[in-house]
Amino acid sequence: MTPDASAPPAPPATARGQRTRAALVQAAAVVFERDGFLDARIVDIAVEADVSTGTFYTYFDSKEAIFVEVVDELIDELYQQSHVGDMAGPDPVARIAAANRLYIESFARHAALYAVVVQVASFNSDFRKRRQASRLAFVDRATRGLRHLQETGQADRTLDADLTAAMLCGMVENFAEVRHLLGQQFDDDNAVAAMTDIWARAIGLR
Amino acid sequence: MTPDASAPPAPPATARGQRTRAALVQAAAVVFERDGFLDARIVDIAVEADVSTGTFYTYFDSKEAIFVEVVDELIDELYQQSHVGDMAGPDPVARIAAANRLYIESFARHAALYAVVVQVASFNSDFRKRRQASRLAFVDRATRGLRHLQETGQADRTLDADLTAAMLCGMVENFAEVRHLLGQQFDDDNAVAAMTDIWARAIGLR
Amino acid sequence: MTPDASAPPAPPATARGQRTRAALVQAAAVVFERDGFLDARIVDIAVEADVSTGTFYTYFDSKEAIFVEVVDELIDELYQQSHVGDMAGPDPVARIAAANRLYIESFARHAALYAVVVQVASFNSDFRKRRQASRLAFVDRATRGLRHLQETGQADRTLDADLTAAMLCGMVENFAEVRHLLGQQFDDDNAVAAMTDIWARAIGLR
Amino acid sequence: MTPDASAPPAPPATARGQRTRAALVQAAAVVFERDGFLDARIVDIAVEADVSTGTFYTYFDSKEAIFVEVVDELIDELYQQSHVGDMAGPDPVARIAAANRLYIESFARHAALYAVVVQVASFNSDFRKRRQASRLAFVDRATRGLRHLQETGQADRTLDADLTAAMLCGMVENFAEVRHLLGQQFDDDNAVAAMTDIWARAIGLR
DNA sequence: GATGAATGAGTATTCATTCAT
DNA sequence: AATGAATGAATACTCATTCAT
Repeated sequence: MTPDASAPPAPPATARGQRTRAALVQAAAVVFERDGFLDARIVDIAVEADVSTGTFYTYFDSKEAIFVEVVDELIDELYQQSHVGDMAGPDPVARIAAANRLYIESFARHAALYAVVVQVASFNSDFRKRRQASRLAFVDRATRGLRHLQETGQADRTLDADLTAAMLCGMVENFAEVRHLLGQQFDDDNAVAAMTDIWARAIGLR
Repeated sequence: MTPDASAPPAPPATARGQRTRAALVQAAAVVFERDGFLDARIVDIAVEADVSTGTFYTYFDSKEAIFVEVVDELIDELYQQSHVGDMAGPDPVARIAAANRLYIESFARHAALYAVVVQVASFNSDFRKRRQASRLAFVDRATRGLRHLQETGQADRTLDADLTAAMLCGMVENFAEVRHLLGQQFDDDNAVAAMTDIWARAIGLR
Repeated sequence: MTPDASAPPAPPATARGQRTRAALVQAAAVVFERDGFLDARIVDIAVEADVSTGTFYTYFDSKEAIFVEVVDELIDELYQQSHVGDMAGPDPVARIAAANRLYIESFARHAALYAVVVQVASFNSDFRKRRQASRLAFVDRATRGLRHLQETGQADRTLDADLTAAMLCGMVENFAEVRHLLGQQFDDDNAVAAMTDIWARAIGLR
Repeated sequence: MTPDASAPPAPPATARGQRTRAALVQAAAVVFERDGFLDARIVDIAVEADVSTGTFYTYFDSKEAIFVEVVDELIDELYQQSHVGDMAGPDPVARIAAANRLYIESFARHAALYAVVVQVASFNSDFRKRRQASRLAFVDRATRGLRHLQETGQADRTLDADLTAAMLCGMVENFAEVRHLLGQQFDDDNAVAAMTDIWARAIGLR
């Protein structure tokens, strides 16, 4: 009946508690984005949320614990924002181009925070797994798209859809990282055109 | 006339000093690979090199300073080891496949240390630049290869060689990182085949 | 809007904090007096105040920062204690003698700590300025006294009051330092008589 | 027959050794004057003398040991340079003025190094004694001068020559220190005039 | 005598976390 | 729930001194 000594803090029971917790997550995003994970201090997050440091531990066990929530929100947004809907029309090349553009634009918006995810993944295996899981969601979506084109005879049926999607997604992901995390200058329109062209040729479109 | 107050330590004047310095660099590689950058302590490096901590500072100003040397050796090896020589024959597809295989094999051998480079690049802009410079060397080599194929009529002359090479290199690099840093399981033979196929189609080989 | 990154710690918000801070200043005076500035360690001050070393940094940025407070208290006391009030009567010579005696007695009481001020002033220009400012307060007081005697026709009106006061104060200060910091033996009664005699003759009393 | 384990190094037997030793003392003066005692490092002195650090210990046991020599040279120079010779003529006031002027000018020339003496005296009792001994030499000279004036009926015979000389010398010394170590601005001509006037009045000249 | 590499003791400082109020 | 004061472990770096060559 006694709870685990190391159990995470219970979710807030009151509306006031919920507000404080949300303020902390929001503040953490600001601080992590500004300072990175290593330089972010608990007290900075507390100050940004306008609460005392003690209050932080009412809701989170550690810096990692609050970072999980920040990252989950980020990953979710990235995934949602890069979804190609019906607006893009039926043309496969146009849809691929739109997907690439959306991904890169979304990545650009969240680059500062994504850099922190990369940082934490570099020394914390939990976040490495989390990052990998997030990647797979993109690859799965691309795989489904590719299979659909294969089934409808638009893409080369001899291709290994899993591997091909993984490779092409990796190309796009790598571009986004080099562009926005390493800071290499590119003309984004040309870049999207080039990666889309490669993608289309690779899957034998038409 | 007075040298910089913060000038790096002078290179060793004696053979004994040169041996000690080399032992430190060697030891640092072992410790960084084992513990990562953040968890590596100066004293660990000194112990591994069988010298006192004070001796470390006879040759290096900081952990970053010795890491530079470790990284430069690593980057150089990666570049050299992934060079496709004459042994690969004249067939472009075979040469591309060989290049990809060599790169991935070399990456695999140095993955643990390369992970540390990624880690440090995530919070240190000097190493970010260094990492980016190393990437560009690969892309340049690929660009030269592609231009050659274009000039000899084997590859599509309408392609932007710079952008295309950047994208395809990014694909390979991303694969290597996902495979060896994030730990996703792949069958390497199939993977090399898939990325080579994409590469060949993308540049319109034949 | 963000405060200085290197802003000094905020003053304590609670009574408990105020008690702790005051205990640290008190402990610092003891330790500085006992060990001098250079040999005083933060941990000694913390132990003397019965708190952990971390707590020291809750209230002060450095050994210098807490020394400022110790010195300011000391300087204030020295100045207050050497003030000649109405008790000394109206006779100028008696008043000068009283002032000199009070100064030297007060200096004697605080000699150990004053020695530390001299020490710190010898390598820290901030404290050098602070020491000099404290001196000027004494000289100013003496200058006002001398001017008053000049205006009432008791002292030679042709004297440069500023310079003369500076010189005579310097004589007294030097005596106190030689006596209590360098340790030369003097009969204090004779010494006070001698310096008072010089002072009186110098300003042409009567 | 075996020498004391802690005996100071023997004086150099060869001319080469004498040159090296002298170069070290000369270099030490430069470094102490530039950096102060605390910030002066043995290696700095060795570099300035153009020898290796090991060589330093061929001639001196410690930083203090070499500082002794630097200080002794300094004190000697100060004393010699402030000697009033026959050039000053027979007039007592003129001779006192000349002595004060010479002292202050000499002090000004050596102020930077003298500041280091004060610094070291603040934490090392050996140098405190040395400093005090140097002071006494000046006071003795002044005492002899005063006694001579008393014996020739030029100065008040009722004065305690020792005490009076100590006080007046202290006044001059204090002025020099405030002027050149604490950095207070003075017009030196007026200052010398003022202190000479005080001196003359104090001993009842004429 | 000279060299310069090697030594290693010694301490300020940070900050995640706890806990009394 | 909130506060904010208190804790204390953990580590980089300096430099006087030694000593093998």
